[in-house]
Amino acid sequence: MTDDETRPIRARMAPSPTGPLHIGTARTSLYNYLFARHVGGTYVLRIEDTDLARGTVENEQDIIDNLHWLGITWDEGPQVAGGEDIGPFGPYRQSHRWELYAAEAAKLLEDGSAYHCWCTPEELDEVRRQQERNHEPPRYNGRCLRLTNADLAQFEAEGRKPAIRFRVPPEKVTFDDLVRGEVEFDNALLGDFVIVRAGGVPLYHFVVVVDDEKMNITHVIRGEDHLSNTPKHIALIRALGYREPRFGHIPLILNADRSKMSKRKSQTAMTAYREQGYLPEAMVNFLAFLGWSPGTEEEIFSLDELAGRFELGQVHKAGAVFDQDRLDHLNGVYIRSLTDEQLALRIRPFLPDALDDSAVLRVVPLIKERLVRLSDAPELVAFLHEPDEAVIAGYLPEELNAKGKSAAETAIALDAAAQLVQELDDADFSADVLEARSRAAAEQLGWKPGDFFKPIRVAVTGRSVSPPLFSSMELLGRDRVLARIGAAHAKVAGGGSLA
RNA sequence: GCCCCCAUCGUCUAGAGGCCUAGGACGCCACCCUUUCAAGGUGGAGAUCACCGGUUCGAAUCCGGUUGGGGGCACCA
Repeated sequence: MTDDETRPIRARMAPSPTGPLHIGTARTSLYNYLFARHVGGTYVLRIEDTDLARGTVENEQDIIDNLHWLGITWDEGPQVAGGEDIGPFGPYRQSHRWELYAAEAAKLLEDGSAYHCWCTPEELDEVRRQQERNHEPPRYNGRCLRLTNADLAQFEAEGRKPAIRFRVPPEKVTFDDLVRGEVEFDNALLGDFVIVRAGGVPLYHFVVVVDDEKMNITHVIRGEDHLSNTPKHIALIRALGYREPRFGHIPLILNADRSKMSKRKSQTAMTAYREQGYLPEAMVNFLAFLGWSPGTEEEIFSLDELAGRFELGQVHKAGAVFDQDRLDHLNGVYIRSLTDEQLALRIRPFLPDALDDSAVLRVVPLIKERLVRLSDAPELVAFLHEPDEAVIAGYLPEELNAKGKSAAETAIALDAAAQLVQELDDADFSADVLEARSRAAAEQLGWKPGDFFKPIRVAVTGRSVSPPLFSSMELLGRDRVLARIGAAHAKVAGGGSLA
């Protein structure tokens, strides 16, 4: 009945495909993964798809893809949605294990640990409402425990199908939680709960217990929201004569208002973060520190380093707010740690085809330290591939003016800029030369360099905030720079021509 | 309502009786660097360690209570 400590360690993650991979599920999966890898145990993926109404294969695909994206791998389980299972304890999808659950439920029925319940959802609702009115705890009233043969005959005549309800032994249950220590519950306060629906579909509390036993799971690490479900599971484990695994309940990830992180108040789908250009390394690092720390002041860790350091004993008990500012910061750190070649590869999918691979590689150094997310890249490089007309149409004439400068003065500056560009042949058209000439021109004009660069920046990139100006000009090429400066001049001078 | 869990700067956290006049990071504010924005550098504000009692020569650290927050009580997972 109790866990024999000599069993080889096996941990698992058990996502439900009722939605795409949730941040919280990802973090729980990560902790399980880190735990299993740290102790050299086996890591299992089991798909909890008993909710036929809400589960989809698309979600299963999303979960598997995003787990892989994070770099999390498992030793047993489906590697691809709908694909072959790997491992000796399969199938690893609950929807493929129904005979097993039926057999286990039959055992419970046989020895009286469970019984048929003929109550309809409407009847149960009514009872619950009644209990609420009387300020009683909302739990099953045990009606079907005391059925007469006549009742039974009538239900059958009505064509009702029974659910199977587990008879919870009214006893105190204690367990030693891996993160919280000794926890005690009184199961006398629990109502008997349904383990198999009318119609034969088994429910979560039951299948999770059956599968953890049959898959030889020794360590159940899950969110704190399951803490008060654990005594139910232990009661089931005992009734079925199973071995009791160790339980560890990790703190919840919270919305800004400290409630359990939800779709309603936060972005919870991992895919969304991925699409916004968060790096999996940053996400993993960030998630790991939501409820755990190595006990030092170090904070940048790869997945492998995390696995080397991770201890369940260092996991916190209190929930942690998901702080996107911190994620953003970490993402920037990871982006900047990439080589230009690596970053070019990662950014490629975020950029339009109009930019070829070599152009991407050339802009990367200009935007690297300006990126928070990869999806920031298109805006930063837009000046490169946007048609000149679009760039020119993108700003108002007065945006060209440096602070305190009039349109007339701006026209003069633009004029000087056009001239200096014209004087350069293609071979000389480099950032260094451009900068030297521009500074000289500014001095000649008696302008501060920054003031002189402002109209050029807007003219050339269409924006007052851009990557470094002269490198941008070099990338753009002499002709396009000239065209854009000319157009800007026309705009500010109301159609007047360049000198 | 009942049961359970939790409680260090706004946020993530260090801290496992004296090293703490509580450290780091994010964010915020200044300044420096600087062609914009970033990045980087330096500095700053920010926590009577929820509160109240106890134990102790000594408590953020141990104990009790209070308050506050969260989670769970489905024929969802």
